[in-house]
Amino acid sequence: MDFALTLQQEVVAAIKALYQIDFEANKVSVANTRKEFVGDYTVVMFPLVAILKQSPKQIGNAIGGYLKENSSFVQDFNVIKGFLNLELKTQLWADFLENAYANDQYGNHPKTNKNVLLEYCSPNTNKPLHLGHIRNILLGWSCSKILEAAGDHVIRTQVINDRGIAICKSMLAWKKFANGETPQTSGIKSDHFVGNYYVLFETKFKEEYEVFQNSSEGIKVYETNKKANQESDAFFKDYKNTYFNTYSALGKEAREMLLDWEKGEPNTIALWKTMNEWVISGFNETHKALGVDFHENYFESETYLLGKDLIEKGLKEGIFYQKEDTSVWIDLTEEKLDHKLVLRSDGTSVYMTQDIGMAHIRYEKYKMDSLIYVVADEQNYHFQVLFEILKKMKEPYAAHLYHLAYGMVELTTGKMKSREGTVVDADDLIKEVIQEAENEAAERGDINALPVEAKKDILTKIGMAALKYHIIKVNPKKKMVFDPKESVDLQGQTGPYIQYSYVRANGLINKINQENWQSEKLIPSVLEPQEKDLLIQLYDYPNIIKEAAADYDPSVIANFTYSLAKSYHKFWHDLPIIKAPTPEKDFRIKLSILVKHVLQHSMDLLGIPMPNRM
RNA sequence: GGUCUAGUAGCUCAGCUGGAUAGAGCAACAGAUUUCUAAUCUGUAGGUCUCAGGUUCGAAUCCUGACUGGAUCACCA
Repeated sequence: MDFALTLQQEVVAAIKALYQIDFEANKVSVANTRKEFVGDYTVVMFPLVAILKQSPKQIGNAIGGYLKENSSFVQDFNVIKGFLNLELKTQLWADFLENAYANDQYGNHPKTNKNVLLEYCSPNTNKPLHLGHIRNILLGWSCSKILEAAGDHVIRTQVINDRGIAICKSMLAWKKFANGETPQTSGIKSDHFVGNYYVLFETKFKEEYEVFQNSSEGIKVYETNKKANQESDAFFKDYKNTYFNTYSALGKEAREMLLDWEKGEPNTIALWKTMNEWVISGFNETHKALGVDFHENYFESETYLLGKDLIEKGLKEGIFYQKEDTSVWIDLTEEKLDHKLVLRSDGTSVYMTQDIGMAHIRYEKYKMDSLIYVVADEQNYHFQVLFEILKKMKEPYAAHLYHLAYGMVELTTGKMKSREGTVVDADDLIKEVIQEAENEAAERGDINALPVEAKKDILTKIGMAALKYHIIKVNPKKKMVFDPKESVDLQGQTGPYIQYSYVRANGLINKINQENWQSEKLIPSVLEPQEKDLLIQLYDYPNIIKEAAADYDPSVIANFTYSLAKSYHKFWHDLPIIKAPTPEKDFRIKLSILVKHVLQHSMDLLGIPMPNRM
């Protein structure tokens, strides 16, 4: 039973009885009543005015009066302007609470038998994870949890981009300059260790490039290739890639290393394996700190040749076409996209080819009904093209592809640019928020007496809640501005604020358990607005999950949870619970039990664990 | 230039499948604790919802156009 839907039908029945008119149910707008008015649900009268030729107030009073008399749902009503506010019978809310508070599955939907494969966090193995990855990881994880709560079966996967020129740069710098140093000997977290050599490569390359710019050869290149009136600095900025691929000695060595890797040269492969293991074990530590995992990792080194056979097949079927130079393309101009290359003229594959192949092998293994990619919105075009191609190839899951495109993370000082050293490192950030939680807790002193381990557990939960909530509360589609100072805030609309409301409920429940509280099933004669506010939100929760799942949008949950926590804080402040008289006490304890469950459940969907005290 | 996307309080964000007086948090100011933990609660102040048209009983929300910002448009990944 759904209150809003039932009311919708009852309004239709009332119109029929009062005016002998059939009115379509879906044209009756039923919404939660706004807080400043009395009532639970509100029906808008305006659409009826033209049809019934009466004032909204008259219609509202007529329908409200009819429902009060005839509906088993409606206790009372009021009409303000064109709005009919309906109050449900207290018994209905009491029944809802009675069922829900004892249901430890409240919020979880029945299984759908739908298999969803979700890909998130696709790092390169040449440097550690940063803030952008954190947004990706939190979104991917949370989405998977939300879909599970909505009843789907979710397979979480990651693609690790472990080959290519970038990792060769790290490898080369290590080989030339490390003198055998390792993460173990240096005591540096292993992914940072590899990242440092990537930076070192860039530094050495920059030095080399500067020498070139001042050499006679460099000056000659500038004079011959510059655009009109182009300054030397501007020219060489643009020329950097070309320099890397032509004159640069380091560039040449790195490219040779890539060729060696492709040939399978044993020493290169051995070094590549070692450095990738370092990076990946570092990633795993960060994933653990963030509380996320994957069912399967795909390594680009094992998948980058995939898809060629599918292109050949599609070529025969006429999905693709071949140019004179033997390169293979697809024409997507009818889909307003363009022509897109899928195989180079030398027969090698591109990124798109690989993605086509990977989607295919995933289907062979998992038979997923739906495939979701959590990737930044800079790749929107790529995924549009990929999805069109998969549709044309008639892949079975092609109708249920989704690119969860999230906006880039910017800093208050501007964009993050690895080259300019303005990237916020994931591990540093995690350390920082936990430290901030510790500072704050030390000042308060509430948990000072706890054993070290228990304290550490709580502080980690608080710090991570601050960081995660700050990121996940923003609508994924929008780019976000990240202010480190705000991310460690523990007051206001934050993760710790929500945790604290949970801790309050938890403390209360511990206390009544010690008193051996037993449910009395008595119903208060009147529900306070603070109680109603909680009930309406709690009642809504399963729908909120459906909505978040349908939109792939964790921020829906984040906003809901904050609102619930806020209402509980107010409830706590305004009304006695344990000290209330019997029917109220009983009711408010059950309310607290359900609030506690829903807070915990919804925060779990965001990947945020709750502390028992703080 | 083509395509996509965003613009709401000083700042960070909700609200966008059209409904009541556009909401939170932060920052500022003023208050509340003999009480189930004040990481809380209450109040004050802060708005041309970028602009101009249109549709509608009703527009922050839908449509059109402009302005501003972002992304993308490689035989890169």
